[in-house]
Amino acid sequence: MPAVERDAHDAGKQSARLGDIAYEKMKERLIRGTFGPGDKLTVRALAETLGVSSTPARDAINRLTYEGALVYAGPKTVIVPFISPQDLEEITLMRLALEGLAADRAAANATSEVVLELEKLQSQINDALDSARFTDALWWNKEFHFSIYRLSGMPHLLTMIETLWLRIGASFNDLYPEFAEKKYGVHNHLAAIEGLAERDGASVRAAIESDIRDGHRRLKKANRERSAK
Amino acid sequence: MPAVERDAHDAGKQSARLGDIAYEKMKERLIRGTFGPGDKLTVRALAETLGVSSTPARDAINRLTYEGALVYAGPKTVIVPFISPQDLEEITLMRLALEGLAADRAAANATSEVVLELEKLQSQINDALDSARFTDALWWNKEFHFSIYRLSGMPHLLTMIETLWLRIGASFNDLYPEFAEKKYGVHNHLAAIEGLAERDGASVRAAIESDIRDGHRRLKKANRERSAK
DNA sequence: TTGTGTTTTTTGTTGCAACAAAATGATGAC
DNA sequence: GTCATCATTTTGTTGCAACAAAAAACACAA
Repeated sequence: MPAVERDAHDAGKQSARLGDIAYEKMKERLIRGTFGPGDKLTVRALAETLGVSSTPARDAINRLTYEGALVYAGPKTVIVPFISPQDLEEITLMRLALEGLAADRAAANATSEVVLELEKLQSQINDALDSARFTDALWWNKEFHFSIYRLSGMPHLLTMIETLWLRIGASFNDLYPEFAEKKYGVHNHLAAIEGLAERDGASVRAAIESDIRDGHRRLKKANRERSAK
Repeated sequence: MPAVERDAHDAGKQSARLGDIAYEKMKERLIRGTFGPGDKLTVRALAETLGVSSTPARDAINRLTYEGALVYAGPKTVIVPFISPQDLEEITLMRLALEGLAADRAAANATSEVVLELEKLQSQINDALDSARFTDALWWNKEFHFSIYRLSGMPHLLTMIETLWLRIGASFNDLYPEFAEKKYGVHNHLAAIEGLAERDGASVRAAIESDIRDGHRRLKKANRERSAK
């Protein structure tokens, strides 16, 4: 008789495992921009920082490495990755495919409550940009996107999209001051909200794809300017 | 019996880590259908099977769990997953998006050598089906698909597609005897080869998408029939 | 300054024992 | 038989020491 299938990582359950906690904390820091490309990570340092032994610290670093959020710079050296133009190109294409799908499928499950929540998130993005709190703007931007993707009701898809964000997250953060321009993305976000209100999958997809493309264009530009220095 | 071949992205890597070796072996077995849905995995059992200590065995099981190739059936119980209709639906949509992209981008890098290799792989699929060696047919089918996707030159994409195959792999294998029908997929595969020969990305994409959709349809049907018993 | 060979330190991995918690098996009441 | 309760066994996780290998620091020559 088959056992009842439970899903530990999906159910939003608080895992008591130290390794998972370490992983979540590191993920948060990577997204928040605590680290920059090239920063070196060691299991003993992380273990001490978190006050745990080396096993859970090692678990966290290994997992992040498997997911591409960290990379090997040598047999015994893991660092926050530098994103090459090719990497950025590839990941952008994958984001278009996956986030486009999520956006499309989100429309069917849109409610007026979600629309209100998204409008609130958008105003928080605007506020953050107005006061030059770029890290906050990036954070709310992420919340905005994932609030939409969550509507799709596709958990596998959601985790895959998240690992893509994690791969470029640190570089993104690193570039943001140059990357940010007032009103960036506002138009696309408003279009996405409108599409959701009308339950029009195709137009939500178009808005998100446009947002990703715009972001990619600016990121490439910022990267070029930085390299020139 | 088909030879064991490593994928392109880790072909050159001589990873001496026992945990990686354990992971690769388990991956191989899952794809090969050594396990069926519901089979329970334990670190001590795996450790003994492989003749290593619990640490690398645990590493392998944890990694497979993070990737979705194994799932928790309880706080201390990991099993080979049963794929629900919803899971299958979701993963199929993701496969269409990702493998469609890979197929599209493969066309630009197609060579006559690759076309020949694919024709050879297709004849091996046919041979295996003719002699009812379903596991082999499945194996060559995988080689066929990934030979195309490798052409895209997108390593991130390749590993993501692989994890998707791994998630449904065991169920796929489990159903295969009922799933297999002679000439299944031949038409789509030939269309893909033709598209590659003509460097026509759109038609390669269409062929692969059609193949995925056909497979999904048959898999759903087989699953229904089995549940009915 | 730059390169090169050498020494010292740091690092990830592995195996293993201890522990708490979960899974399993046994028992008994209804 | 069915279900609940208890005892036993099995399980994953954690911390830690040992080890080989890699990285960093150093010394010295050109």
